[in-house]
Amino acid sequence: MRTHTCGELRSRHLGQRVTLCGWVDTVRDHGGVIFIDLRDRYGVTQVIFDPNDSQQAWEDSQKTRGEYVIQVEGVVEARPGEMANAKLATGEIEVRCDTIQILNKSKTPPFPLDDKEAEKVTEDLRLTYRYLDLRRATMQENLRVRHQMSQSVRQYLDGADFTEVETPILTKSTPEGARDYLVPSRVVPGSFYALPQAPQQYKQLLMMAGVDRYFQIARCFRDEDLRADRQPEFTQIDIEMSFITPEDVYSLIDGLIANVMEAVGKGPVATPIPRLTYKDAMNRFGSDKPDVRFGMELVDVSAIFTGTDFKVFRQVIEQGGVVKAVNAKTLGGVPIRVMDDWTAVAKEWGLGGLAYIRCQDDGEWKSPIVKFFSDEEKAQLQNQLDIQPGDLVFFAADSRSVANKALGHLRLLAGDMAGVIDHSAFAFTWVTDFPLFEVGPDGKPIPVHHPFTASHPDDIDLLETDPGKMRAQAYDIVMNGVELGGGSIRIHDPEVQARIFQALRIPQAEIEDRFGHLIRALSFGAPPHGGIALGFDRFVMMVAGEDSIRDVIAFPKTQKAMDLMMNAPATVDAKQLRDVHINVDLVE
RNA sequence: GGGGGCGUAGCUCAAUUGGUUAGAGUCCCAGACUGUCGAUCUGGUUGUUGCGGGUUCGAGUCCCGUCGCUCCCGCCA
Repeated sequence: MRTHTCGELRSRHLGQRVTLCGWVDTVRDHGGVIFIDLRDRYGVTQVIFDPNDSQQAWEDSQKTRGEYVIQVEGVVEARPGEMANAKLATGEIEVRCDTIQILNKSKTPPFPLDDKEAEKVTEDLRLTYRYLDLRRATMQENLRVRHQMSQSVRQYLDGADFTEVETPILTKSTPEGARDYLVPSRVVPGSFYALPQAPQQYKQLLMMAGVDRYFQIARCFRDEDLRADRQPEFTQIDIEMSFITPEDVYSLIDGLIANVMEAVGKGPVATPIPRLTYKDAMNRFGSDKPDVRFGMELVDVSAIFTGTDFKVFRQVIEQGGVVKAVNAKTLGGVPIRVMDDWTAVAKEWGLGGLAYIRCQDDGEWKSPIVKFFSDEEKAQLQNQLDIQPGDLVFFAADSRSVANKALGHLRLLAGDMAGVIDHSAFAFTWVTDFPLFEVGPDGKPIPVHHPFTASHPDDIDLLETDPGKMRAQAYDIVMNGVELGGGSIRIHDPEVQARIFQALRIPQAEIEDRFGHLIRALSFGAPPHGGIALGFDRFVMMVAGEDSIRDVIAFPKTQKAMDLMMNAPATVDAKQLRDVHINVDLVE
């Protein structure tokens, strides 16, 4: 139907007779000559109708409206001198048309499809008419970026000798972890499949099957509440390898990321990607997903204040807590109102309050607390935090974990306000040596990652004595302060796996029921193995510069997990329910 | 489950302490115009103020409930 797309004509096509198809983007009717911007996913080309060329085509062109689908035929011409449009890739030419066919009319769209206007439109309207929203250039571009990234992942992993294997979507519920999406069985009344939260057990079983290097761009399902970076169905780059150490994972993923970023024109990425231990990440950045695009690191100033006259600090230290501080460079002039907001944030994260010093341009410290500091303490603070005129220093005095967490959040606010975050930068970091367990209030260990994670080889005998101290062979990859993915070396010894389940206080019968197949598989010569999964939607989101993964998913769900376009979920026929042996009884 | 924000014309928004007939831009419709590219000019149409109830002489505005969208906490092994 067409000889060219709307994005490809240039001066080298001058004089050629061409046929274009596309959507009417805008019409500019001058009474005589009519200009139409014709759009397809490749670009926009100006086509022109003149009554002197064809009375009929000119008249028909007047009938077009926005989003009409047309086919036009004409000759590529140079635009006269100053009429060239530098904003368009095709701006040096136009197509003088003598033929037009209206292939389809369009109702007036419910919202403007112009990129700048559409971004202000309420999102539910965009989602209801998603097929219109996707016509926009930025959405088209996002779909392209996503495609390029998945292609690049496949090409890279294929080159590294990986086999792509599909795993079941209808599988078994695993009560740990997130809530499952359930699918009733027709042939086994009263039984349910679960949609996979991740292909975790399948990929380990593939290692036991001798696949050696597996990957999948896998859809995963978790029935939990949504966020800007969380959907109930999402996509992971899922990877598993045999006979490896964490180093093998790091170097593989370093290469994968560098390759993908290069493929979308966001490279180069310096490799190896730097590493932080979990402990350092928490102590220096107050987060297990540190944003390393800027400094403002947390500094432990407890030593300065041991035995201080300032009661608040002294008591915390005496009780085994810490005093930590952040120098938010250049923010000394922030209004009190901001500090009130930040104090509220600090309280949300568990601090009693937020102490701070605003160092004025003349060097004077304005602060409700410095009057309690000795000259010696002030001098040491100045020295350790490098306090200069115009700086803002804020403090957290609490247990190490609360202080870290709270300052970690405040650090991000400060970095944002100071404008020191380079939003065009992509900063990756590995976080390594995660703890294996958190210890619950009842002393019960809870896996930080999942119960198949191998401990550090030196730590296994702490399992029965001090599980909270055990280090895992687990790692996360972090991008601009967002957790991009994580993984671990898995347990391949069935006896160790059984010991872990026991430590988790899972009853024997339950272990057999839920994990019997896995322990059995381990007992038939399971190779040492491990892997990682990367959140593909988040990765694309950040590369595309979007704030929500909904903008890089073709048909996303709302916060209530609804598809506004298809109107899903929905009720079904009574017969369908009978087939799957479901009796709906809505409770209050 | 909890906290915040939003909901007025197709779209984006305005509407004073609760006060007359709810406005603007844009879109849309009609007309004019032969070089525009956010075309321009003239004229015109468009309202269950999300929905339901209440207070009041009078509610877009206040109160209660409810629905939807969104951000966050919880949750997400």
